[in-house]
Amino acid sequence: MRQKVTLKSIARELDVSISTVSKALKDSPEIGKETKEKVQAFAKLYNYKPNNMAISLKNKRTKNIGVVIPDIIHHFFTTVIRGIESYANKHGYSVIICISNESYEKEVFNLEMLSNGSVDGFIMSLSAETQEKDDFKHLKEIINQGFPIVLFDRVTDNIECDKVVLNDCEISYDAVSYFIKDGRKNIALVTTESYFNVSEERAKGYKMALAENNIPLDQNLILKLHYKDQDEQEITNFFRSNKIDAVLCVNELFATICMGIVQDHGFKIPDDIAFVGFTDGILSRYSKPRLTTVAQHGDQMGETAARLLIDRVEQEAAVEDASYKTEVIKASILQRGSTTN
Amino acid sequence: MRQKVTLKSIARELDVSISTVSKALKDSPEIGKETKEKVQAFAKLYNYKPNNMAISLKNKRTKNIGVVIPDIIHHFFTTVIRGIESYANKHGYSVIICISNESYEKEVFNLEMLSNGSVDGFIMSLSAETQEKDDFKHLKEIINQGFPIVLFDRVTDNIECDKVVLNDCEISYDAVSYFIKDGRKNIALVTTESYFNVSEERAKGYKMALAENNIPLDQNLILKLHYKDQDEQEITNFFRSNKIDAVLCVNELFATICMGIVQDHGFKIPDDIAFVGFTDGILSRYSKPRLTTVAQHGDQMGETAARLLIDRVEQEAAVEDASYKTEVIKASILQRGSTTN
DNA sequence: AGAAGTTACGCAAACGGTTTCGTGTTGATA
DNA sequence: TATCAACACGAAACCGTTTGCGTAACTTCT
Repeated sequence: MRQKVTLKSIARELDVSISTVSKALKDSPEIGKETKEKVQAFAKLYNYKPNNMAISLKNKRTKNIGVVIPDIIHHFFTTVIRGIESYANKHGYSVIICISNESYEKEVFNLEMLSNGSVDGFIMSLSAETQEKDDFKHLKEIINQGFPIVLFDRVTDNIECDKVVLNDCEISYDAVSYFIKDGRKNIALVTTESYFNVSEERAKGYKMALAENNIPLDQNLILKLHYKDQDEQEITNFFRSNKIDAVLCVNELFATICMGIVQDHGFKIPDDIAFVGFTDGILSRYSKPRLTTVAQHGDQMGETAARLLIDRVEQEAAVEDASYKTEVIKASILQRGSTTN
Repeated sequence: MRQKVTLKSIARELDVSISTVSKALKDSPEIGKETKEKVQAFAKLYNYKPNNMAISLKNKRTKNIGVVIPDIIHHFFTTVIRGIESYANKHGYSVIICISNESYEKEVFNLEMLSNGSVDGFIMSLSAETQEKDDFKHLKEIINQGFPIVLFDRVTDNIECDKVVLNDCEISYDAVSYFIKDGRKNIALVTTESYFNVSEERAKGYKMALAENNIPLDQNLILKLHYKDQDEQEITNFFRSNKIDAVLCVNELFATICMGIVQDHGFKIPDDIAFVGFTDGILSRYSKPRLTTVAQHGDQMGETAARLLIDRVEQEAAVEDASYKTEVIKASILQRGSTTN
């Protein structure tokens, strides 16, 4: 690493004190016009940039925010990251992204790693394993250490902090109601294990819509797939042994897979079976037919999460205001070819 | 932020000096057994973690590596990130990811932001705009400041540094040769603007295979699409006005779109037209039919890039060894339904 | 018992900044 | 001419760690 230019080196060259240089660069009124110009010109010439670590150390603020997400494969999370980055950068913060890979261990490791002074706070979405184990001591530990946390999407009631969620229940209700208005009666739900809070919310909306329309809930019409390894045979059996004319899927991947399978069995979409998925990702946009899907507005969710976190960080215990907020992002349904419009 | 436990606070509580605490925690032989145990127990009890910023400042090494990539939507980049993260974490490094969003400005901004002492080096893939402008002063600037850089995938000959690339030319040659062996003669190439080095390499392989089999190159069979906004009408016209029985696409998105369009026009895949794409992402895996594609082994590419960078960082100018390496990752073709196997 | 060697620890500088406070120099005011 | 702001700048403490070196107390040897 080449010799970096520091306040000290500038001071030496210009034969002034370090504090003078520091103040001159900040345009402090304490410093005379000539000196200021001299210093600023020199700094510019040699491309001086203050050392972040030194500033962080001094201020006890890193201007970094840590983002820990389960995966980066799902389009939804990538859009959230964009939103976070956008808001954070605009406000002078950098984003450090860590991927828990749906693993509890890795999530703990990531938190440990970042909580040594690398970040001012965290934005997180829980890993599958964490939700399954229902174990949040690592989060509590971090909060205890005084770090603000914002949870988004995959959240839990067991942790008190700011949260950003989708109106999952409501939008599922809307989707299913829409199926019903379209004259469909045998509406299936393809979801994940129930420890995912979002899946549970979506299931709730599904059930509400059925109940409200006096359609009895048929457990046979609910298919639970593993979040990582989907068993195609199981899916095939599901559609073979049930009479189904509409399907709500909790993500676009499940929807895409199911659409492929039912089409292979000669069903027409949306005439025989209609599909609605979640996440407006590339799968939805380029599947055959295009998938009607719930846009989760990840960008907006990310921006909201970043705003909540940065607000929390900046008020720096001004008011140890324990009134945590939960902001709800309103999803919208994008009509495409997999439903009759 | 709650009062953090520091060396100083431990020293105060235990009535020893700061240096004693520091040494005790490092198991230094300078410190007596009892004192060591006392300090270590206390530190453990209060969950002491050394402040990263202070260490970075002291050591002039951050143990962070900066990753600047054009996008996070493309599956390929997400796998590379995984590879980088995996290798880096294993070697005690954290990864800071920034997204240039294919923008030159943002790329410059990201480099600026991270080069203030936040990272020890960079792993990058060039943004589309940067490649289009063919302007690399920001990279040169960073290198001048003494930062090691590793470029991957989207690289340039104008910058001297370590690089990791795919054998794009070769694998394209293989793919096209395969088409030819399969009896196909009218082989199209669907690619991007030519300022993408990877597209150029792939085009080169395409042309080589044709030449070697005495198939005249027909410029009409080469379709250039914009990397962000694809004009479906243009694609439709392309396939309508040319007799085509095989298509090599430089990414999976183009392939998926094209497959959708030709199928809408009644062509059977792979019987009438065969497709090979690049990137083994979800689109390839769940398109109809499944797309035969070039697996770029992003994980491996990421690991390689991380290894090159960390090696470079750790030898810390030991030898100002200017012999930059370019490592080539061998792609492989995954046979799926879009080609006759 | 005095010299020499160990042992166990503390002091202080350094990393690169920020910021408070003190001070020498000016010019204006009484 | 003595007094006093205003101005322009420097000294030094501090953020949390690391580390070379100094040294008091205790052992050991002769």
